[in-house]
Amino acid sequence: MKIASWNVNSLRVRLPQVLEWLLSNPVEVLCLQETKLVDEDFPVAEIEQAGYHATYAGQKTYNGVAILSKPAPAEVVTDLPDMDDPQRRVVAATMDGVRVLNVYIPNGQSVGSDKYAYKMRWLQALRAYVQQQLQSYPRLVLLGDFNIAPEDADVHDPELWAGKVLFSDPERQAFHDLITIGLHDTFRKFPQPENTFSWWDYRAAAFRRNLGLRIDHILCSDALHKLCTASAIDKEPRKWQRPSDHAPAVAEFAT
DNA sequence: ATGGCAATAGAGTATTGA
Repeated sequence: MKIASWNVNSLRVRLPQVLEWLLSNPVEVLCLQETKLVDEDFPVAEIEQAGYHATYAGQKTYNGVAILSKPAPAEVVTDLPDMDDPQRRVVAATMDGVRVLNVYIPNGQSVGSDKYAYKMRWLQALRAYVQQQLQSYPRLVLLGDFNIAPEDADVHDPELWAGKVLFSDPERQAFHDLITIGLHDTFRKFPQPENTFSWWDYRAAAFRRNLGLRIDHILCSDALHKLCTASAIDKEPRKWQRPSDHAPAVAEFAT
């Protein structure tokens, strides 16, 4: 089973690119973030035409997540149990015995801001939820836009980013706390090219200069980690006309 | 030191992202 994650920064704008990408990357499951669409506007027909079920939780202007899957989704959840949150940042479903938790973790804006406090609260609620879900689903994937670069190797200039949002110690600790409950970063199971990132600022020709961060992740449980045969980031769509600022991450499991 | 780009809402410019 191939599972991918892609922050598309508006599905309205990026739908043609999603369909194009799926043609050459026919993954079983594609998780999207920042769809920025209310549910009534979700392009169900186009997605079904491409051979995928669509499971989504959207809102106006901001956030919004979706799971596109060839297998039918079951046991759909769109909220963290401990978080009374109007922002649509979670969609979970089970496909072929694999529990998939697709998350768009808050950005945090700047260290010390209200949005940063919200991000840290959100991460705590997520950890509790994942811990609970692991009891029921030994085959679990937690993936999405984490808005956290966990290690120095995930940042083009760790000194420049030290202490800044996306790379501050509390955020990195929260990422590590997710790992310690029994998850693995699939990307690090395999040798990777140096300076591999998943996000590049639109400004200052950041992509051309490869000034990026790796903030989009595919984590999985012990049972799936043993079955993980590949994990990579596909930079190709970032080179296309009018791209998302994020590139897709893809992992393969021998399920 | 700051803004730089893009998307959205909505009608000039503010907000958010990361």
